[in-house]
Amino acid sequence: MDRSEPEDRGAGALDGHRALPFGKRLPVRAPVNGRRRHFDAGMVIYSQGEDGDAWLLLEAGVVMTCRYGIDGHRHVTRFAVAGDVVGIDVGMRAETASALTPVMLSPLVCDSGGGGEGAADFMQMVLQKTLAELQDSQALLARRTAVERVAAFLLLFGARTGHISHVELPMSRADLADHLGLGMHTISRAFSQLLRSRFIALADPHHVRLLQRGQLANLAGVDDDFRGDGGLRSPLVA
Amino acid sequence: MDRSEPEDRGAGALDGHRALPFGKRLPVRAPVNGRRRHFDAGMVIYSQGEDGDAWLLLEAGVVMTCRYGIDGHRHVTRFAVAGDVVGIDVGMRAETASALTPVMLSPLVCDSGGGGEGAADFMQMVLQKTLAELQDSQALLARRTAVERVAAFLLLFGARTGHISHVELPMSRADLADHLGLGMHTISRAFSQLLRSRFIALADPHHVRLLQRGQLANLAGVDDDFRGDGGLRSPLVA
DNA sequence: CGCTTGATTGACGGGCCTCAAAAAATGTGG
DNA sequence: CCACATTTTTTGAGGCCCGTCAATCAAGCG
Repeated sequence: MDRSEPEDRGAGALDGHRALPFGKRLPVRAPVNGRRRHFDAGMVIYSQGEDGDAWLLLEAGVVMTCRYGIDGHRHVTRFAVAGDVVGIDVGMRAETASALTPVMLSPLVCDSGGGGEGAADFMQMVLQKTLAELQDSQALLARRTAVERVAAFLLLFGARTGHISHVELPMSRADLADHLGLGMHTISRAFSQLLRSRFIALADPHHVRLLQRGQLANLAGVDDDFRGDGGLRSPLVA
Repeated sequence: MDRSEPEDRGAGALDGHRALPFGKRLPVRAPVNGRRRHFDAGMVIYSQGEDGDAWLLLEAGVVMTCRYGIDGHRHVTRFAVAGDVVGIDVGMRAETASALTPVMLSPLVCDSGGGGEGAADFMQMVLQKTLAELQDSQALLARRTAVERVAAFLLLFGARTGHISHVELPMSRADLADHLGLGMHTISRAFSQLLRSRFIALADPHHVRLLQRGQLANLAGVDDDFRGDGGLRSPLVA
C-alpha cells in the first residue's frame, strides 16, 4: 500500500553500496582481487562440498547460505546483506550460497602475502564480525517461542539492512523457517499473530512495517536502542 | 562402575596438552604472551561486559562460555576444551567464561605486530576453526528433537575431547539444557531414553559410555566416520 | 482461463515446558 | 566412617506450543 515512505535511514538494500549497519566498519577499500560477478535472483553462487575458498564481498543484494544435513534437512545459516562477506571456507565450501535478489560479488584475496599491508587485519575483522553475527543468530534460536524468534529476526534483519520501520524480506517463509528452526506454517502463524497484535503491518508477505518496535523488542527480549553508528555492539546482549 | 577402562584413544582431557580432535591443527607453538593462569572449577575467568580482548588458549580443562539476555535467560555459547581459544572479543567481553574443571590458560598476543611472523595466520586459523565449530553448534539446535540433540552433542563433544566411547561431561544438566536450547528436565529425560534404548550407559550423571555409536549417529543425523586425523571436516555436514 | 507456486488458516497429535515430588549424588562436620 | 544437609538428577502429571496433514486463498504466468 504505502511502501514508498521516505522514512528509513539509508537507501534500499538493493540500491548499491552501503555502509555497514553497526559494529566495526570494514575499510572503505577492501583488497579486491579479480572482477566482480553478478548473479540473478535464485541462482546458486557456490555449492556445499565443491572446491573453493575465495572470500566474496557482497556489495549489493541479499545472499542466503545454507547447509544440508545427512538426512536431507536444510539449515539456513544466515542471510548476508550488502557489506557482508560470504564464503569464508578452507579448501571446501561448507555451505551452499544462493542469491535471493540480484547480487554483486567481489572476490577478496585470501593469502596475507598478496593483498598488501592491511589485508590480514581486514580478514581478521571480517572473521570477528561474522563470528559476532553468528553468535547473535545462535542466541536467537535458543529457548524462544515462534513469535519471539520472528520478532527478534525482524529487528535484527531490519537493523542489518539499515531500515528502521520498513523491512524488506527477500526470503520465503520456508527459508525463514529453516533459519529460525521452525516450520513454515508456524512462521506464517507468527506473522499473523504479530499482525493481529498491531505490532507489524504487511503490504505483502515480503514487505513488513514495524509499527511497535518497543513491543517487538519486548517480545524478542532484546535491547532496542538502535543507533546508526558503531556504538551498538549487538542488539542481543543486555 | 567400570569407568577406568583403557579403551579410549587419547589421554584424559585434563591431563595436559593434546592434539586437536579434527580440522586444521593449530601450530605447535602458539604465540603466547604472558604467564599462564590457573582457575579452579567454578571460578569465573571473565565476565560479560567487562573490558578485555586478550585471547586465551585453553591448555587443559573445560571452559563454559555463556551470554545473558536482557530477560535474564542464559545461553551457553560453547564448551571449550583443551586446544580451543576463548575470549575472541573486540574491546569488550561479549560473554562470560567460567571454568567447569581446573583449567590452565595462556594469553595470546592480539596485534599482528607483536607476535612475530605467523601470528596473523595463527589468529586467522583460530577464527576459522571457531567459526566452523559455531556453525556445527548452530546446526545442532535447529529442528531436532531433544534426544537427537543430546545424541549429537555426545558424539561431537566426545570427538572434541578425543574420547570415542567414554565421554566425560563436566557440565551440569542445566548447563547442557541452556546450550541445547531445552529444559533441564527434558535433557534428563533424553538421557533416560537413551539409557533405556541401551545406546548409552551411565556410571554416574557425568560419565557416559557410548554403547551404540551407529545408532546415536543415526538419531543425530550425523556422519559418524570418526577419524583422528584432519580428514573429517565436520561431523554435521553430509 | 487454467496451472503453478507461495502464503494462510484450521484440526489434530506429539513433544516439550511447568509444576511438583522423590531419589540420588555431593559436601560438611562430627 | 557415618549422619546430615544441600544440591543435583530423575520421574510423574498436566497443559501449551508447535509440527503434520489438509484445505483454501492469492499471485504470477503461459
